[in-house]
Amino acid sequence: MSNTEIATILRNVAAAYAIKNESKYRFQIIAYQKAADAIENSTSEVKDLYKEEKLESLPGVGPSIRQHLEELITTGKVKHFAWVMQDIPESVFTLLNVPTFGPKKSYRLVSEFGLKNPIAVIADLEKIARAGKIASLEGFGAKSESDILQAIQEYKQGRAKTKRMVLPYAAELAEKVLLYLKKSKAVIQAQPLGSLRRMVSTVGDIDFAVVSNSPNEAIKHFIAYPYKDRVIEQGPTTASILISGGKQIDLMVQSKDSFGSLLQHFTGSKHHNVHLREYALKKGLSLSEHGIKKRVAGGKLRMETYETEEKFYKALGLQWIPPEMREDKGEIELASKNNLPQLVELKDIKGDFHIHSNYPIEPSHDMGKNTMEEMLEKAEKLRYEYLGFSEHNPSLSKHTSTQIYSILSRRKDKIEQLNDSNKYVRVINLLEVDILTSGKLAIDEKSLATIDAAIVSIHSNFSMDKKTMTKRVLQGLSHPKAKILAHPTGRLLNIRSGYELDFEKIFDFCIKNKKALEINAWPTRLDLPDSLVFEAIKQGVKFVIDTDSHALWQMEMMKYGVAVARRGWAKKSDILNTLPYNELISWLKS
DNA sequence: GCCGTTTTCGGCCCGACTGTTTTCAGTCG
Repeated sequence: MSNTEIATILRNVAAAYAIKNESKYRFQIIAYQKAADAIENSTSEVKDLYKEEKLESLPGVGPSIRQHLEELITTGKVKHFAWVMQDIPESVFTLLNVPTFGPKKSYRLVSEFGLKNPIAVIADLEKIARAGKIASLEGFGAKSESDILQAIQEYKQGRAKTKRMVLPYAAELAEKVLLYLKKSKAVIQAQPLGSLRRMVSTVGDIDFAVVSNSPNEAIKHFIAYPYKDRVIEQGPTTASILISGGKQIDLMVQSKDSFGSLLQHFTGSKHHNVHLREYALKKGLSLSEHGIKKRVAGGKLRMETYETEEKFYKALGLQWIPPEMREDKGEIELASKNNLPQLVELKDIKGDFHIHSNYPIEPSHDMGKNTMEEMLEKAEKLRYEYLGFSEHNPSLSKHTSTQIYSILSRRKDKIEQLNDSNKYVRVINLLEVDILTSGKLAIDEKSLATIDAAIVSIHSNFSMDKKTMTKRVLQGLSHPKAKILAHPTGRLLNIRSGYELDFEKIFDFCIKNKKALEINAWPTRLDLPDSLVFEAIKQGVKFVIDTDSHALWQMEMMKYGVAVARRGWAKKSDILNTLPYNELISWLKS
């Protein structure tokens, strides 16, 4: 049973409690939702945590939910869950997947019309709505009926399951909307927030904060966005539209003097904000997007507004927290002690190791589009000190080992020539070498001797079990020339989830043997994922951030790799390609 | 049902918008 499936079960339990008696079970509902969130975001499989007796290390899992999870894993069902859900047809939980359907509405409609078939429930409800039978229900009306049809329509088009956008794509889309927003005189300032500002690897909705003295005008301009499909909602200070492709864009307007509070509120994350508000409550303060409410003499509440986020956090006795850290992982406590880490920045990066040129290496996988010279010129523009070429090793099926050696020797000469003629950027002779199914590297010792170091990676036979795959990777990484493990999970966002690895073992091995893991900035990779970077950094694993560029423009993607590192709380000292050339090369050749 | 830098008991974030109401329930973020 996957973490996602388990999280869904817990959310359904929460929904069942809400249907049974929302006020009575108010805190159970919150508890189950919290546990579901924690499981969904966990870097470890629940079944592994169970084996290691570490279920209660998940935030939000206590003695009670832990026991239920154990029962779920060992028997496949839970008596307590069955009790909570006993009078609720399964079809109710199906309906929860439809936008705008919560527990109450789903249960009401299922009961009212006897929709007991979980497979057909959505189609059945659609027929009923079309027949005009919903409008006459107490508490419903003609508008609710057409809204239900609309929601079902969008559900069928995949809005509920709409794939989240990869970060660089979302950033590009946000840029277009931003340009449009700024065309209005009513928009004094506009900024994308939410998961985009936190640089999460995938972005669902795009959120904007706007400063305006005439919110009405600003909202009117926003909902007139030419590429919108429809307006989802529109009020005096907020509005949401759906654009073609099913993406949602939310907008919130405040006056200038409250913009700091708005930025803070709308950047999230939800968990960070909830924790921050609980923290504030203990100081007698109440937070919102409008500002901070303080209790003053006479027991009255007074609202203080904040123009900047810095001032907002300061009013709570906190350091300003970088958006990438706002995930409720302990950042609030550190900020209260003035002890936040100094995160690595793009300007700290002194070079890129994972570069595929079009050098004729007859590679095992895809080749780059530009010459080594062109890529070096780009590196100079990026003010890099060094650049590592790391084409894929020559294809094994098409060459003998002697041929491979000869290709790599020629390449070595070429790189030496480049180093002689190039004034600004040092060239490092790397190679991306496949770790074969056996754990052996794809090229032999003689060929390996032609390069400074190898970036090793998995490009075949992904479906090995966790133990075997871990053994394979560790064997490949244990070769003295192998210094970096590239795109360690092999995931491709929205395409495949990657292979299974025992990262405890990998981290441990890297620390003991001075190996580095890669943060690969390729838009659909962003691999190692930030949550695992966070664990690795805590333990002292070193990283390199690479773009894996196959063309010049891709060398600009470094900022997304840096974002992953920052989300993992990496400091400059955790990232090896922030080192000056001499220190770097001595590590590579060590 | 979870949790602790004023608590192992007594708390638990805050507000916007919509539709159906005539003061609020449901959903969302």
